[in-house]
Amino acid sequence: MRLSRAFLPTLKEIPAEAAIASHKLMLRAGMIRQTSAGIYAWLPLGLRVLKKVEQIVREEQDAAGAQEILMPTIQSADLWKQSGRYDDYGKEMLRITDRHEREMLFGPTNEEMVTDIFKGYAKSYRDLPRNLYHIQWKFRDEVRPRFGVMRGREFLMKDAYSFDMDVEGATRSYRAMMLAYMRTFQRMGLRAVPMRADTGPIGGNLSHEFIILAPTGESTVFYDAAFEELKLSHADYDPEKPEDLEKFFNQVTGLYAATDEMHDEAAWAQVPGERQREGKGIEVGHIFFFGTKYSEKMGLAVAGPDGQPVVPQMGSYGIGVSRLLGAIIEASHDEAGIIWPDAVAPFRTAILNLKPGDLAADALSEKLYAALQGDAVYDDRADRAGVKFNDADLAGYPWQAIIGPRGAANGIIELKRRATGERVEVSLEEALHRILGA
RNA sequence: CGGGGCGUGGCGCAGCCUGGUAGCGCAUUUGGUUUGGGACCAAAGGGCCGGAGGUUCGAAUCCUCUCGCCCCGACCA
Repeated sequence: MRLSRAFLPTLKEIPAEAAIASHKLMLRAGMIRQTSAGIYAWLPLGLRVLKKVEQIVREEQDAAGAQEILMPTIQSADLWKQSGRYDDYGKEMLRITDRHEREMLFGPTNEEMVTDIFKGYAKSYRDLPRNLYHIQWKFRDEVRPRFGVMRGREFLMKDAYSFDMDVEGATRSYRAMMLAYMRTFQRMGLRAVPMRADTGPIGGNLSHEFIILAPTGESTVFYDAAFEELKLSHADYDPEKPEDLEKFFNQVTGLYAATDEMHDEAAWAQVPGERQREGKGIEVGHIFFFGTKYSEKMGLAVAGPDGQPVVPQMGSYGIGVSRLLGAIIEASHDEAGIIWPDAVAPFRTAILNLKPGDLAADALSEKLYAALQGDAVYDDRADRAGVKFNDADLAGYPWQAIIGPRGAANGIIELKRRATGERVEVSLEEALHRILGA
């Protein structure tokens, strides 16, 4: 993308409405624009990151055997009356009346709907197990939205729902999701710690929340340093193998991790001192096993091998996709701006042509831009160098290829790594090698 | 939902107390000089002062109501 033609409005001044780093930076970098309290429009740069995060989530869900569907944002109140949650959910739920005076709502979650859909087709134990997920906008009418996309009212969420014949099967589904979650966050360059959690209004008796370690997080967490070394390659753990899942689950849940309100000093003392870590965290995911709570209420049952009806065991698994952007920035930024992990960066490289119009600088910039095949922003604006440096630092592209008349005359590109500030002077070939090889 | 605060050009703010032709910085446009870390000079454009009532000769300013947004707390992917 050429910045001379891009819709990428960066702000020099900090918008008064933002209180935390990620919110300020997303506004300043031109990623989002607030349209109402807790509701945001996504601008080109923000949308690119959102889609990258979404895609990583999708790939790991698919790899775990879940199947993607897409359910609507608007639901009928009838479904929620069946489960009893229409009254329970309270004012958090945005209720809508259509022209025929029918009660509708903007979905805050989809347990009822997915159970109802599944019920229409699953008739036999052969139709289980299944895991269905979708990535869709949700709306929860928070009393007090804040922190930008970290706690918006409208937010993009991945929610998966598993259906199993028995508790044993449901346990495997639960563990497969936990593994997928750890891989998902790992791929985004994040350090995630699963913690046993309250089940809240969704209900059930087994639940973990996933906390991203970030210095500016809301809650204090205590965890075993072993989480920092966890390697979760597909080679080590195959989600298709129950024994692998069990090994993984035991390993992860065997390690100490707790938020401050669940902190247990006695258990904490068992963790060797050199492995004790204390930090701040942001919740980005939550998984629940809740048994037959919804399958029963929604009348879902399939025929077992003996012909007798069986009510499936269910779980649900959420990831706050849009919230993750805020969490990533909270975990990875500095005074100058965002520092995107490579996997989710809107563009891998920013090409800073310090003097558009200079023949050598133009030629070298164009050559590099073409070679990077779209995964680069090309700052060809007629601005001063400082503006380009600051904008590139702010938007947080992992690499900056700085091209000025001096170096360009000799075919030299100054390559800067955003995360470390390290700069090297290299040839075009070497620059490509470093950028694409990383 | 309780408590507090703020709405004035795209952004950040002053003006309000003590009513009298709406201002500053940034951004934008034009011209010139600049050109490796958010340049300088000159000129220009851009405002139903959140909205509705009221008081007054006169309201951004005072009064009433209303809408929006932010912050602290309780709740949450």
